[in-house]
Amino acid sequence: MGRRKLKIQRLENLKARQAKYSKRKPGMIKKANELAVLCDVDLALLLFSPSDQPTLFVGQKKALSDVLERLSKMSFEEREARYRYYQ
Amino acid sequence: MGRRKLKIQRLENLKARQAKYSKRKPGMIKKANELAVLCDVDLALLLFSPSDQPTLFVGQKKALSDVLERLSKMSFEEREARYRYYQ
DNA sequence: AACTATTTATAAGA
DNA sequence: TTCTTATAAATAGTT
Repeated sequence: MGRRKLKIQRLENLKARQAKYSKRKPGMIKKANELAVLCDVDLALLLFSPSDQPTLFVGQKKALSDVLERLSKMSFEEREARYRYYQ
Repeated sequence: MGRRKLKIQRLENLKARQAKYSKRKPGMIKKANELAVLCDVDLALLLFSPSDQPTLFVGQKKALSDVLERLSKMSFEEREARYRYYQ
């Protein structure tokens, strides 16, 4: 969307990456919140900015610790077995 | 977006929640991938479906274990101190 | 941070 | 779940 179609590939300029991140991050978090609310699901979104500033968004249903512990308490083998991976 | 404006509130009907989840999940993952590629950032998206089926998407830059361990190895106090929370 | 032309996501329906 | 199409929403390029 936007004035032109954008190719989805790494922006080579650091400032361009930072600008793009600043534009898209709020949209991403908004989408995550909408999905969590509409579908009443657990969800966690962890982002590291181009300058490595972390942002964590967690859906409303559970406390932060519930979702994260669900993840962190699984062994690597359990995650391999239970999750579907994209990319 | 869509034929009408949708209120962002919990869909009371389970099948409606499942259908909505099925429609929005691919869009969510696509957005996450685009952000990861364009901005060359680490990112993890963990979703639990209305029937609790987990899905994990992790950006390209790091191995899965890198991102997850960065998260899971932090103590609660460290996370409190380092992250900004939304909602 | 704000402006819009345009692309993209998706609501409703089949 | 998958397809279609009208429409709402996100955002690219620019200032």
